[in-house]
Amino acid sequence: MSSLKNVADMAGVSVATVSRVLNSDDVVKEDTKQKVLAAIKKLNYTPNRVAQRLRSTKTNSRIIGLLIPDIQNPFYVDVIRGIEDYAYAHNSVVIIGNFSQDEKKEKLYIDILKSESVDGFIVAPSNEKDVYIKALIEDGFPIVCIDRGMKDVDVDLVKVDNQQGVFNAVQHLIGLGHTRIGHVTGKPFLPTTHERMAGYEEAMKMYDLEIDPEIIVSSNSDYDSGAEKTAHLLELENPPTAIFTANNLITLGALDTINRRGLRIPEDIAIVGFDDVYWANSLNPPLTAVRQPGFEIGRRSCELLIQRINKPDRSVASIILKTELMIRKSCGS
Amino acid sequence: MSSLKNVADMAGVSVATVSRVLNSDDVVKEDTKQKVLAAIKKLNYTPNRVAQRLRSTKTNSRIIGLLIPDIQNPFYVDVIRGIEDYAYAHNSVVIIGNFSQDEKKEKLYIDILKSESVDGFIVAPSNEKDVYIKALIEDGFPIVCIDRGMKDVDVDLVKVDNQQGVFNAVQHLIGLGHTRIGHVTGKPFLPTTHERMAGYEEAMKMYDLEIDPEIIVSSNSDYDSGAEKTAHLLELENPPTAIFTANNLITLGALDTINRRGLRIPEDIAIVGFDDVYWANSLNPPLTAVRQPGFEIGRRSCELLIQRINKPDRSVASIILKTELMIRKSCGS
DNA sequence: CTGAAAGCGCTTACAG
DNA sequence: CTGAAAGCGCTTACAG
Repeated sequence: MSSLKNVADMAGVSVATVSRVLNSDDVVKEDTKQKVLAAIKKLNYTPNRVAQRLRSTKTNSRIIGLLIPDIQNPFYVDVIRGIEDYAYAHNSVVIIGNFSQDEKKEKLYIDILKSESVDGFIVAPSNEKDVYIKALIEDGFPIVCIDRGMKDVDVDLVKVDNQQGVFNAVQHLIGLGHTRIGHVTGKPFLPTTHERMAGYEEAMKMYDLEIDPEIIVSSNSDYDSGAEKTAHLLELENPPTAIFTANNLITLGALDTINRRGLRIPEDIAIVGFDDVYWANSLNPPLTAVRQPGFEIGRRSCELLIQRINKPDRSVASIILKTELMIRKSCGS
Repeated sequence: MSSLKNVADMAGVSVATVSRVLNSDDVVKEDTKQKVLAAIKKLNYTPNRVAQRLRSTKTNSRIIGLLIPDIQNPFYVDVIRGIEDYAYAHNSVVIIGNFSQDEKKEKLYIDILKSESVDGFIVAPSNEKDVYIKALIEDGFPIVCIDRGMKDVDVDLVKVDNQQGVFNAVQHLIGLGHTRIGHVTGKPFLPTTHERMAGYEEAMKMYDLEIDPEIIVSSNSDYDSGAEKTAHLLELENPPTAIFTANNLITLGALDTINRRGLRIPEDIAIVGFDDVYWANSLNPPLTAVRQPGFEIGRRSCELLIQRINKPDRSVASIILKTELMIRKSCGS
């Protein structure tokens, strides 16, 4: 691959000049600019991004580090698509670190990404006081959080109104006549878990329904524990007639359990889940779900990050997106 | 972040010496080595990968470019996980380019990744004679293909025995008494489409069943066209009693159509799909499917790539993995 | 308006 | 066994 030097030689100018036209420094005389452009074209030259990155931070070919808790979760896939979409349109590129909820892996990725000189990070912190992320922020790295914020630290954040989303879902269930509504929550220490819980309680209270701790069970936010906790709920002496599941993995697990037991949805048990999936209509019956705009979350977070990189001292922003209740057939009609 | 120079100063040696202990060049005297190590530890030093990459190709912190046709396809998500898993364990990192079957985007990603000096590429070529990939191979870049090979070029490849996989699935259907078996194929120009077709034909012929072109329809390999083509099949005057769908997106689309029409699976229509998903048991009924070991495909491809990077002239390898028919409930019993 | 030169953080012949 | 120096491909003050 050809270098600046090659272009300079061919155009009969210095590398400095070539660099200037590349970075559209408009001091360059039109005439020489054309010569350089011609040489670039002829040599099919593209700047070496590694050298650019080593030299300076003021490029617009950014490299973005993405720390994702679980790439198998379709919600994060949507987020990734959104980030990638925005990054791509802005001449940037993303390195993915999928840390599988493993703090050690998270730490190592942070180190690697730092030494790759990423221009900034987009992360879903593994918990509210994630020390590694906190350190990153305090070190002044450009960061935006998605899905979950941080405690005691100001940081850009893009997420969804969880409480409102769950409120709508539970209200929907209540409107359909359910009064005993189970809740399989996510991991106890996640902010989203609390917010979703709050939405559940808000709805139950508003309609004067009993909040029975027996039918509120916390899961590990994954498929297996979703299946297991649902089984638990179903085996209760006085089981719920409807279940709210706090994320898509839990929902899928719950469906597994319900199918395995030959229960009919919604006749025997109704279900609404947090997180929609693009194949919700492929389920039988089609799943009613709280849709998070994952793609949009991704795009916005990437936009915020690039802003932050360009202007490190702009004030911290929180973007709260709305959810949408996708009413299909899993709750009755 | 501290640099080689800082370490050298603190240890009272030259940067060359520090570099040597970093790259475990064993000429360094044990004594000075210890001093350097101590300084490294004290300063919490990690080498700057960007500088390393600019300087030399003989590092073992690789950066791998991944060109993926569609990150929303769960099969590729598994592949990505496998790649990431192997890369992570080998001090390497992956940059994802999700080109969404768009050749222009594919081309641009290739250029970007080249100028990021990636050490090699893992790609699922958009077709057998993908010119950009071909050019890359001819330029001598380390490359391994996944899922689909290339025509007229020797290249490392890891994929699955598609024909055998489909043969098993169709044979299963036949064993259950089906004789009129529809087939929604993938995109016409993909190698996998042909191989899967061959498996279908092989099975039909072996059992002396009619291969009726009317019930073999080609789709665009995605959800929507899977839904649409299945509708077409179902509306035929003499519709099939069972359908084989050639990938997971098509399968999901087919399920959507079947549900929408209120048809029962497998009583009204049986279905087997290529590609398994981890939530197959969440479907109602649980889906019978041909499982590709996506994670394994990812791991092996990354292993192959790193081998190739280290030894550019080792002979070309093809790894063909086995599929597994996951018999659940969507075909009858 | 343009060039010569320093430097980003490394690695690696070349001397000694 | 160790250091001084060149160089990877760029950008950017500093002169002119």
